[in-house]
Amino acid sequence: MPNLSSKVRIIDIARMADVSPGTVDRVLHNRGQVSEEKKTKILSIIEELHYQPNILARSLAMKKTFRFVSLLPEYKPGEYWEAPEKGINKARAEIRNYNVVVEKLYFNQFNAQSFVAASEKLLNSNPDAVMIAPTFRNEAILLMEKLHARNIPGVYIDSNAEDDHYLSYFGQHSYQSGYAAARLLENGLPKGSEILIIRMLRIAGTSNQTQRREEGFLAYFSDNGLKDKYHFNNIKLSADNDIENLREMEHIFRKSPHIRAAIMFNSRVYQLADILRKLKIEGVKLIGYDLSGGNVPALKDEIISLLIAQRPENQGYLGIMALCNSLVFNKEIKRINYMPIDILTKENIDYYINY
Amino acid sequence: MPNLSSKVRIIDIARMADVSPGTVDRVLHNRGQVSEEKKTKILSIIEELHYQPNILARSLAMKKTFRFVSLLPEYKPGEYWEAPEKGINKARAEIRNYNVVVEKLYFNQFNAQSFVAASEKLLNSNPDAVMIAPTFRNEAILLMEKLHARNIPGVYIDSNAEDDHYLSYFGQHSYQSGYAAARLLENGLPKGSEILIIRMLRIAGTSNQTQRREEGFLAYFSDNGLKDKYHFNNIKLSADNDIENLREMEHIFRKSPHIRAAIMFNSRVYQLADILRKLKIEGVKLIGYDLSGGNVPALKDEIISLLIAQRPENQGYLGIMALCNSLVFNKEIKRINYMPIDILTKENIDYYINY
DNA sequence: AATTTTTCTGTGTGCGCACACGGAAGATTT
DNA sequence: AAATCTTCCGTGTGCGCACACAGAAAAATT
Repeated sequence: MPNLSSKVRIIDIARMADVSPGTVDRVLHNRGQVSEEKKTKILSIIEELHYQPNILARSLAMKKTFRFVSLLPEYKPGEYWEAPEKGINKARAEIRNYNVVVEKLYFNQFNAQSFVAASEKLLNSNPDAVMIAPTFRNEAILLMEKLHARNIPGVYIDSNAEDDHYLSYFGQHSYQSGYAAARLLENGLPKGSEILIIRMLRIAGTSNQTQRREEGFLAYFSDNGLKDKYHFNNIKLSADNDIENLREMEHIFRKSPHIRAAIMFNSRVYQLADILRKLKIEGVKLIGYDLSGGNVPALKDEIISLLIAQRPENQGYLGIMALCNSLVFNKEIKRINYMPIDILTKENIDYYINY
Repeated sequence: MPNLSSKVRIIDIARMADVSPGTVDRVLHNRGQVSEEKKTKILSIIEELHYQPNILARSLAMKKTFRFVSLLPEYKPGEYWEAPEKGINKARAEIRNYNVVVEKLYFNQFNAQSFVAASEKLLNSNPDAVMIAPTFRNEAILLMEKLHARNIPGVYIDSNAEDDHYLSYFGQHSYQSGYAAARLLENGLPKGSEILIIRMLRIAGTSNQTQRREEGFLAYFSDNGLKDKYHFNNIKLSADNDIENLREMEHIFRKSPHIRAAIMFNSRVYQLADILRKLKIEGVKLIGYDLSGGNVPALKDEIISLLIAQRPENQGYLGIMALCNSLVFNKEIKRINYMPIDILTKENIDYYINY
C-alpha cells in the first residue's frame, strides 16, 4: 500500500541521495545523462519513499501543450455520434488545465474517401495523440500505421480494427451484445414463434459491428439447441425509402402473421417501430440498439420492448482520458476495454444517466 | 460558449482593471475589503473574459487541506459495502493532489448505537465534509442536523434520509428498481403462476430500501391489472439459520409445487439460490439485487435469472467527488442523483465494469 | 601537456495562484 | 491639529515542478 498522505518532493529525494534536484529531474525524465551510480541510488530512494510527482505542479510548470485530435463520423442532432462527442467535451473540460487541447475532425460515415481525406488532414496537423472511430476498417488501419510510424498514439472507439498499432480500444463486444439480445428476445417467447431479423441496406456495405452482433445473436440459438424451435425470417429495409419499407413490411406481416419477435442490429429501430405503429401491429417483441433518434420514445410507448446500449458517451470520454493518462500522466493503459452491455426497458430508461 | 482555450490570469484582470493582483484576489475570495467601484469593475471584466481560475495553481498554492470523512457500515470481504469503499479509494487517489484527505469511519449496520457512537467521533474530529450511509434514518438525520449547524456539508449515499440539510444524494430509486424487477419477473411468466416473495428477518427491522423496492414491485402488478393473474406467496427467512431456512423452503415447495418465480429485495439472494440448488428445484425464475456475495456465480449457473444492480462503487466515488466539486472547485452540485437501474444476466455480467 | 569534445551536475527562473505583511489613505477620536 | 483606529491596497514569497543555462568533471583528441 503506497503512502498516499505524506508528501514527498523531488527536493527531498535530492537531499537523501545527496544530489541536486536537477539530477533527480533528469533520471525522472530520461533527460541528459546521469552517472549510473547516482541513477540507481535515486531510483531506489524513489521506490522506497513511494514518490509520486505532484501532477498539478508538473502541469503548471510544463511548457508543452498536448494536442489531441478526434476523428469521428459527422452527425445530425440526436444521432448516435452525438453521444461520443459529448464525452469528448466532458473530457476536454476536465483536462484543460493540464495543457491539453482537444480538436475534432469529422468524416462522412457513408463515404470512405472522406475518411481518407480527413486522415490526411489529421496527419498534416501533426497531433500528439488521436482518437479514431474505425468505421472504415482498412483505411483506419492504414492511418494507424502511419501514426505509429510517427510515434503518435491512437485509440479506437466504437469498433475495433484489431490491428497491432493502437494504444487502446473502448467499445462494445459486439458479438456478445448480440448474444445477450438473443437471450432477452427468446425469454418467454413461445416455441414455434417466428422471429424477424431486419437488416438495413447500406451503401458502404454492412458494418463490421452489425455483422458481429448478428453472429452473436444466431450463435445463442445454435449454442442452446434452439435453432429449430423458431422460424427465422430475414428482411432487408432501405435506409431512406420509408414508403417502400412500409409496403414491404405490410407484405411480410400479411404473409406471416405469426411473427412474435423482431430484432434490428443498429440504432435505427425507431424506424421499424414507426412502421409497426402505422400498421397497427401489436404483440411483437422488438429489440434494438442504442438510445439515439426516436428509440427512447418508442421504448416508452412499449413498441420497442428492449434496447441494448453501450455507453457511447463514456467511450468518447474514456478514449480521450486514456490518451491523457498515457501521455500526460504516464499511466499504464489497459488495451482492450469492452463497455458494459446495458439493458434498457421502459422501467429503467429514465434513470439511465451514465455516472 | 466560454473561451476554453486562451488563458486568462488574475494578473491580466488586474492590469485591465488598473488595480493590483491582490485586489482581484480579494474580490474573488471575499477577503478583506475592496471599494465598491473597483469591485464592480473587476467583476465585469471577469465576466467579460470568462475568467476561470487555474485549479491546479490554486491547489498548489493553497495552504488549507480538506478532511473528508465517510461513515459507512463495516463489512466483510465480498459484502456489499466493499464496493462503495472501492469508489472512495478511487476518488481519494484522484483528488489527493488537491489537498484533500479522505478518512473512513464505520458502524455496525445492525446496531443503531454504533452509528450514534461513530457520529460522535465524527463530529469531534471536526471534518470539512462528510459522506454518510443513512442506514439508521433518524440517527442520520440527527447527525446531519448537527453538521449543518456547524456548516459542514454532507452527502448521503445508498439510501436517502430525505431531510432538509444534506448537500447531495447518490443512490438508487428503490421504488422504481422494484417496479423494474417486477416487469422483468413477469415477462414471459405464464398467467396463474405462483410468485414467491422472500423477506429476510432482520434484527434492526426491515430496511427502508428493501421496503420501497417491495412497494414498487407490487405496484407494478396493481398498476397493470395483474394482481389477480398471479398468486403471491410471502415467506420470511432467517438471516443466519440456514438449516431452518432449508426446511422451511422444502415445506413451501412441497405445498406449492407451482411456484414459477421468486424474488428477494436484498443482496442475499445467493442464500436462496443455495437452497434451490440443494433441493434440486428447477424452473423457478429468481431475481435479486446486487453483485455481492455468491450472487454472480449463481447468476452464471442460471439459478438466479437476473440481478439488479445500482453501481455502489460509483456511489462512493461520486459522493466523495461531489464534496470535492462543491468545496474545492466551487461547482454547483445536483442534489438528487438516482443511479441507473442496471439489469444483469448471465450474458452481460462479464462486461459489467463500471467505466 | 594542452586542447577540444563529451558527459555530467547545480542553480535559477517561472508556471498561476493564495496568503501574509506592511504601508497608504481615509475616518474617527482625543 | 495630533493621535489613533479603520479601511483599503500593493508587493513579496512559496507551493512542486520543468526546463534552460552555465559551469565542472571526465574523456577523447591533438
